[in-house]
Amino acid sequence: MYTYTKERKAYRIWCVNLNQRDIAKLAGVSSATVSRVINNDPSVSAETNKKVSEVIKKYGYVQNAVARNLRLANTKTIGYLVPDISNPFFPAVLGGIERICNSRGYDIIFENTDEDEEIERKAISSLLRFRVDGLIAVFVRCNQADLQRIKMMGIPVVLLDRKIEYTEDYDYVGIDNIGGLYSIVEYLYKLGHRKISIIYGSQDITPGYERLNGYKAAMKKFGIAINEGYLINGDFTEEGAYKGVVQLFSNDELPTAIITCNNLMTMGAYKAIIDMGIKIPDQVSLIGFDDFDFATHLVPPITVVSRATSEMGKLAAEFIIDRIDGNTSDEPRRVFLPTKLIARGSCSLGKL
Amino acid sequence: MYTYTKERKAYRIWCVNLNQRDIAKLAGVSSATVSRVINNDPSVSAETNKKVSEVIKKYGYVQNAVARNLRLANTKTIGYLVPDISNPFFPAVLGGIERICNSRGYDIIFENTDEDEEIERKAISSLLRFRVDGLIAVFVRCNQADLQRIKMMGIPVVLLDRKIEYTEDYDYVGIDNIGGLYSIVEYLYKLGHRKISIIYGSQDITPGYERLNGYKAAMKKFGIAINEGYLINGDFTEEGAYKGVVQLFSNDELPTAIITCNNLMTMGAYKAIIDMGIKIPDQVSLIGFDDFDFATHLVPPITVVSRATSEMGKLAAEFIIDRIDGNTSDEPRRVFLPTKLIARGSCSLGKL
DNA sequence: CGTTCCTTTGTATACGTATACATTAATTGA
DNA sequence: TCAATTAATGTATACGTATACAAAGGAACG
Repeated sequence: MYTYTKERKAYRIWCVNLNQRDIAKLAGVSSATVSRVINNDPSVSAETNKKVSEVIKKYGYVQNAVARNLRLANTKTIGYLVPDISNPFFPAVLGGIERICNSRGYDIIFENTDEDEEIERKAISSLLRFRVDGLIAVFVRCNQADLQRIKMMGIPVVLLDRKIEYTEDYDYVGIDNIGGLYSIVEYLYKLGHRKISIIYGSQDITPGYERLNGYKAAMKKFGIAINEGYLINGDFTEEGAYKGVVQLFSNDELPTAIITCNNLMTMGAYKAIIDMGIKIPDQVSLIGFDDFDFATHLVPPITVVSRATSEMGKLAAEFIIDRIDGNTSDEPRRVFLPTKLIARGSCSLGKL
Repeated sequence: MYTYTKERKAYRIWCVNLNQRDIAKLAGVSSATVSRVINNDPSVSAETNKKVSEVIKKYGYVQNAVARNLRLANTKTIGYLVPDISNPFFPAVLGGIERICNSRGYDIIFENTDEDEEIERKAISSLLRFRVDGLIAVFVRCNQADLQRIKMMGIPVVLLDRKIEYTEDYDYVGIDNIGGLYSIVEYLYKLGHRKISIIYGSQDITPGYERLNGYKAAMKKFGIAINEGYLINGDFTEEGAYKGVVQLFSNDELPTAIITCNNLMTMGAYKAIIDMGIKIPDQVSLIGFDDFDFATHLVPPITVVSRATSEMGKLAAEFIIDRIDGNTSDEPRRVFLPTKLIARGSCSLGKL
């Protein structure tokens, strides 16, 4: 594999790629001058600049970012680590991240962990080896060892959506889950609902935990006793919610309203309700956390609490780039974006 | 910015990161030995291996992939270039790509072009500078200059979904659009429909072009004259399809069936039909290209032609990695996955 | 005309890695 | 017993870049 050539020594040839030395030779200048031209160094004379630029263009020279990154000790990349690409929330956030990164000259290295701790560790290792300049992460369960290592390497982290231990030490972009659930319960309460069920998600992650707790707190605030039978674990999945709703309706005491804690579960609950032949909103009201594309097209359109996903991505990207540039005080920046209740047609007056 | 220290010279310090030389010193061996341990070179003795491994672990050494990539002239990355991350098709494909890449040790650099040629050119440049080992691309309009440059650099390309000029020179993963439309028209024909309208997408890209042409070819095959008034440009968007359907129904001669050419347009058409108070499938039949989550739970459930999105990603990733490894003949591999008609409830017998 | 300063370009080098080649110690074989 | 072979490790170097420092030439100024 190690082959010497007369002019250039190569392990595996980068095909026909020219480097700055080649361009220098072709243009009759030194490689330093070529580098200066490429980096718009003002000390280069107009004449030289033109000469070199023409050679670069003529021969289609493409800068080698690998070497550049090694020399500069940065990579102009940020890592985006998500637990589940099939959840539309994450591509939506990616859209926002991408927009900011693109305008600031950063590229994105994408990692999906499939909610698996082992894969997550590998993904983090990979990102560290790559020397990403920053990391936007939705951790499954990032252990302290990994976190410590990231910190030691001086790589800034912005936590997204899910909180983890010591979240307060890091920049964070999330939403006001408690407030979101409060607005849902308030909305249902004012419509007259008292028998309010919630299909909640995994309690291991903060969105799951906070939303259920937000529900409980709001119920308490409005003086409604919590019926344990109305609390159903839907595991943040469509199937989980489907089964949960079927189970819910096998009980004697039926709820008049159902809250679902993410868009996948809203779909699952909707399907279950329709499949059981129950009418929304006449027989039961449905309200979901997270808006989704088809919510407006279902019959009836589904009332939801929405959050600004793309905005979350933009903020996270801005936070991380500010941190990379050192444009921030040491104090972690923590943002909790407000949610917004969008009333459509899936909630009706509850019987008092 | 250029600061010399006694032991190490650094431009900008990689924080506290140790390198192989540091580990070598700590373990009392040479840096070559450290490198050998890291790369599992069998020539290292068990004793040395253990000694070095312990130091690596103790000090949390993280390999620098930037330097490694420079030395090895590869990066173990592939670029994924898409025109519109907000279209659920692309994250769905990404899921498949990610799975294969993950198992084969490749990371993904993601680029979104927003259907903009200028952004696309920049994204391609960025990927080339990064020396991605391969590229999976859905080009907006990749010009020959860029394509030529990619080829010159020896970077293999797998085209996805959209074809471009000289597609036949590249590996390609797509679907059988012509066959998909044929099966739709055949299905409607056998139900007795003759007045068949199509809401088609952008003719600048092959999925738009081929689907419309597939419709025309199938219509001809079944001996149905094409009514120009039934051909509506819906621009592959929900709004476009909505307006298109409204326009369609402002004509005198109404169709008995409508074909939509992607899932967004299916939703738009559905909504328009519902909003106009027209009954599906009694007054008009609706059949869409591309399945989508809620197709089964609309009223009525929508009949569609589906394609295996995740499978497309897996195939593309396998193709590109095979190409990188040189495990393929020079002959381009071109796959057209079949589509599958899923009959639900949105098409009824047409009046003959 | 000599000194100083500025502009422009060149020379040399380090970033961290992997490995060819050199070297040493250990083992084998006749 | 000593040369030949093998095993294990060390030394030196190139990958392509950016830039500190050196150098050279010219302009400005007294």
